Amino acid sequence: MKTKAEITSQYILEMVAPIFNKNGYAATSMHDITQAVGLTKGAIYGNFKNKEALAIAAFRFTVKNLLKQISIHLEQSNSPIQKLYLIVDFYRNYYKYSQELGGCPVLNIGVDANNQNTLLLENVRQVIEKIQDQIANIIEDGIETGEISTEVNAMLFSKRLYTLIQGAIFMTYTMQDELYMHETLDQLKLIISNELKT
Amino acid sequence: MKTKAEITSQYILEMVAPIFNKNGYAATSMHDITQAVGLTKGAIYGNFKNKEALAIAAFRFTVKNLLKQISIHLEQSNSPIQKLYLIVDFYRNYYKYSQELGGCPVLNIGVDANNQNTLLLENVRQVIEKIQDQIANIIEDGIETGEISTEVNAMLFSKRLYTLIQGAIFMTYTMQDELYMHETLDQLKLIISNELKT
DNA sequence: ATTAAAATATACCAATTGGTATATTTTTTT
DNA sequence: AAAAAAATATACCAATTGGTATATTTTAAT
Repeated sequence: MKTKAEITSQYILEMVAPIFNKNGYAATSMHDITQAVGLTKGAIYGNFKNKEALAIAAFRFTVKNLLKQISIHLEQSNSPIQKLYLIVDFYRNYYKYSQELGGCPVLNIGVDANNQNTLLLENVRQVIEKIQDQIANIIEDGIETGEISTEVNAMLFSKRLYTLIQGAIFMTYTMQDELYMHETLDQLKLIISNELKT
Repeated sequence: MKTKAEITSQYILEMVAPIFNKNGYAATSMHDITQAVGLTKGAIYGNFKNKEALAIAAFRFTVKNLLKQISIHLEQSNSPIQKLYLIVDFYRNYYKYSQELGGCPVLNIGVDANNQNTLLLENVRQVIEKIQDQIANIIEDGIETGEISTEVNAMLFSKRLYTLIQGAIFMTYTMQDELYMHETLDQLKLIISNELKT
């Protein structure tokens, strides 16, 4: 059974994560947080050591859910190539989806934490590496099953793919125009079908 | 002849711009600024209305210099296609160059200002549109001179190109790994030679 | 050189910052 | 139900925040 503190901690993260994600670390005050959560500082500091620990926990919370969503989405197929298309498909709705999170956590916290918060930045890096590893694993599966050419460098392709998507996310959010995302994903589909086939 | 205030304003922007760019708006205090500039609040507020106006002026200052550098770099050729290659070439050294600016101003301020500072965000958008227009103009010149296929949608290609580059910048900075930039630029060269030729 | 004007420094302000010690309330265990 | 433990609220802290009124200094015009 979950303890009271666990439930409260979870609830705090739910309320706080989008705020940190939207405003950034420095622009989010502990007062903003108590207001959004509806609890006092006593409750917040009882559950989290300090602002930094809270921000890190909030980032991890958001990412955990995001990765879960992607994971569920990829269950629709067992074919590695199809899984890559499903990733592209997932990001079709990402602008809308990520707005509920307060924007893309990887982009927002990545830029925000750079030069500002080493621990937070380290967490962002780990997430990026994890995602890239997962995509690379899918590609390697495809190479093993013969679906994907042995000529393909899995990790390099994965990094290219993720770089493309992050560029699209930045442009889509900054210009508030989904064209950037859609065009990027259209290109990505072409790249997958042109460069991976055996 | 330049007035004292103009010289001082210029000097303040030189010292302040990298700080805002590195730390973001909220994480930069007026105290940070007076320290970096070596002047007191009286001097700062005598030359700039408030923190926001200073941040905007600093962003514009950085971007003005950046665009100038790109413009100079593109003078190396008159051929539109070659100019596109020169843009790619410019971004080969961008990681190093932009570190002196405190990072990429478009990326950093773009993400920082989103949901935080409407005026600052509007300035970022204008810069992005200006750059995209300039690239699109180069492509259209190429179409007119017959160097580039009439099938090419200049604006769309320009947006694709800039989206690719911004993605590379984000990944390069966040992962502190220039591989992302280099790989992206290599791809970009292929795209230019494959998709634009008549 | 004197004066007017412009630029900068100083000293201050109320409000907000992250954080804490302690009191109170709520849960859990017995 | 009573006692112990855990969780939350309250009231406070020193430090910092952006900004300003005014005094002083520096620059430019006469």
